[in-house]
Amino acid sequence: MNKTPNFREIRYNEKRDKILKNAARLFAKSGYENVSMEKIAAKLKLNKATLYYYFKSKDEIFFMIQMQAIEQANDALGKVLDSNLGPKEKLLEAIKSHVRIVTRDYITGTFRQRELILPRKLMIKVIAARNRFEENFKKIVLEGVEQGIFQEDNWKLAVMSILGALNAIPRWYSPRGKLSPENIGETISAFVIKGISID
Amino acid sequence: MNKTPNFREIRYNEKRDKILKNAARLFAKSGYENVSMEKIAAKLKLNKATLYYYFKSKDEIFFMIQMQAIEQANDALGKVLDSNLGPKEKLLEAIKSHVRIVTRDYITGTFRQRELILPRKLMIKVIAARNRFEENFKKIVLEGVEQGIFQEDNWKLAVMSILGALNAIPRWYSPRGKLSPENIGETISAFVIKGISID
Amino acid sequence: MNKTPNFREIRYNEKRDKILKNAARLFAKSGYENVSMEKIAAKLKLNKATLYYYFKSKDEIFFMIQMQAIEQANDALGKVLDSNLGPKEKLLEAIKSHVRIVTRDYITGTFRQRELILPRKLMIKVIAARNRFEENFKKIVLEGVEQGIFQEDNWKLAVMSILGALNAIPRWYSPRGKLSPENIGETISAFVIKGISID
Amino acid sequence: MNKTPNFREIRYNEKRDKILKNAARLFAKSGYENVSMEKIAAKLKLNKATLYYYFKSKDEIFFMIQMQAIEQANDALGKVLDSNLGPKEKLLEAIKSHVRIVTRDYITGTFRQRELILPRKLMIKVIAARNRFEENFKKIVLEGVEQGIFQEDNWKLAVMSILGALNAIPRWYSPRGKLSPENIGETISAFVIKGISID
DNA sequence: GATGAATGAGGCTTCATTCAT
DNA sequence: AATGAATGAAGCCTCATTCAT
Repeated sequence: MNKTPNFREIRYNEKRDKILKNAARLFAKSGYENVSMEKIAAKLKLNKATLYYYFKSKDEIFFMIQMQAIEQANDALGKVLDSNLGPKEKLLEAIKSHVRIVTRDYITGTFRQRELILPRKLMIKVIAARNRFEENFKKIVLEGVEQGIFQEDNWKLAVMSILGALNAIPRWYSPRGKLSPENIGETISAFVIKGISID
Repeated sequence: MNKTPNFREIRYNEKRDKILKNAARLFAKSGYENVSMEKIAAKLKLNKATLYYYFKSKDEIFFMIQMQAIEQANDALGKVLDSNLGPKEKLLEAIKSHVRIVTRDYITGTFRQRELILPRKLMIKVIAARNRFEENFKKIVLEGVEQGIFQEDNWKLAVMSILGALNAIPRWYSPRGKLSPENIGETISAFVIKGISID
Repeated sequence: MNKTPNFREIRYNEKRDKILKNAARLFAKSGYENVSMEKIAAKLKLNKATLYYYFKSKDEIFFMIQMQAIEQANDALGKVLDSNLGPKEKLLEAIKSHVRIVTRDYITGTFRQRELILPRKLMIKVIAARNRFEENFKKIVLEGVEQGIFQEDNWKLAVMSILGALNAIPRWYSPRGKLSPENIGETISAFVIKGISID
Repeated sequence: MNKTPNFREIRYNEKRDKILKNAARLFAKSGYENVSMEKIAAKLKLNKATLYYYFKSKDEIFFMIQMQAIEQANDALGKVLDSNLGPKEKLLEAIKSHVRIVTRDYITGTFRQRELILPRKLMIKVIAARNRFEENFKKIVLEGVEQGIFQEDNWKLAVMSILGALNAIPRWYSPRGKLSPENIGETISAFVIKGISID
């Protein structure tokens, strides 16, 4: 019934998001293990203990960050998948939208295999979400394969390579560089599509 | 006559290598911060303190691993670069040899940006070595560009993407999978070369 | 209204002082290097880690102890210096007050050259404070020299010897001995003043 | 019978002495606990383990250093005590010879209460030797007291103060300073004798 | 809602010492 | 006579987490 969240809840959720975003930035810069709860709290001018009012544990914070990022990627991918575009256009859009996500500072560095650290239960969820993402990405390429547009041989390996290239972007990308995320996405798409197309 | 000192030195170096290889495997599996000196020692059935007879610190162990891996890659790349092959063949060989290195279990996981952890002095060396590697890789592609074989536009971005794809291999590669490092290298080469060639 | 935060601060400072006093006693008895954080914590029935809530490091604890002791001595000396007494009376008072400080159990053993251990930055501060103390002590004697009451020759060496004798007191002093700090101070003063006076 | 030590023994003893002297210098500079066996060995270009060929333990090294220093002081004092000099001259000589010992670099820092560290058995010996020294020193002053030359009141406290002053010399003495050990001894003697004499 | 205080666990490192050679 | 290799013990410190207020 009570669908409109009350003031308290809104405030609470806003604060949670704020914590997540800041923690994400720190994790991205220094790595999960090198960011203490103390540091996160300091960045937010909060007391360390306060973080535990909003999150059960450091793990949970990390988990949330991972999930948010993957889900954003998934959502974007879902829209592309549901569109009427042809395989090449879909792939272009998928790559562009993923580059956009991956170059956001508070997400940078998230798409690595760091979920290892998490307690099994959470880890499974992260992996599941990431697999969903990869499956969707594969679907796009598969459509192209089935329509005789993309090469059939080892197309899965192609997908893994594409994702590898995209997830590596944060390692060299700089928001102050010459290339915008838009440019990057388009350029990589061009290479990729040429690389896997028939002809 | 004087065989003993030599013998000693050999033994010493063998042990050092053994420690490095084992530590590398552990780091690859769990991440630097999640592998304690205790664990490394346990794996080698050594006392924790013994590790400090062979290495000054945990940092130094990590540094050595990084450097060894990068230098191996550099050596392999150097040979390709010096060969008489044409650009496409060189790129093929470069990719194949890098895949070979990157799929070795005790190197797995090394080509990430984990050097952040290191004390500045060591970090600089690692970064320098990695830059040397990337420069050499770029040279190969540049030759192709200059000979009108590879596309000129954004060829550096292409190189970064190739390296991203290659360094991501350890994340999904399994020695028990269908694809051998050889296969993987050849397949990726094919995509890549098609993707960046003119025509 | 706002009494609580003040209360908290008081509590905090009291605890800090309590830790310092206890640590000082231990250091005095066994020497800095032979007192572990564990031992300090045990004496206070605290967890080792709690010490780090109040102090950044063992160094800092030692530094604080040193500084407190020297500053107390400096304060006492300052009052003497500012008084209207003649040189002999000033010297008497200076010695008496320093003996009083030096015979306190929780200060015992502090006026040695143990600041060597400290990180340079802290060491400099301790040395500066101690120099200030010595300079003030010298001023007292110098006044006497200038008024033709104390001998001029090597008066600085005389001061170093006096301080040497005073700072050595903790090595043989026992609160259960026949001599009170008061007695000791007066007696040493008598010797000293006779020793350095003209006539 | 075999009183002339053979070559082996001579060599052995020379090396022992060399180790002691070097260790003493290091201890004097940095304090017992801050000098590792490693460091001592390094200074002598020996292997750490070799030290254990010459000494049972680090404790023993320290013990020997302490004993040597105290015994040297005792020997010098003994000669003064046995001489035909009057009390004032004896005290002068005693002080001068002690200053000479105390300003030797490899002894510096030895006459502090650092014997605390030693195992009880060794500690007792050091304390006994030092007590012997102090007793002899007291005898000199006592002679003066009995002959009506030095003040009777609290003469023991006077002795402790003198020793305090003398043992503190290493804390401020520099071989490159203006005052030679000879000067220092004479000057302090003058103050002291004036201070404790009757008249 | 928020936080000061406290703690158990664990990590890196140093060190005196031993022992086989 | 000397040393390379190894180790147990201990030390300093950090951290995620808890809990009373």
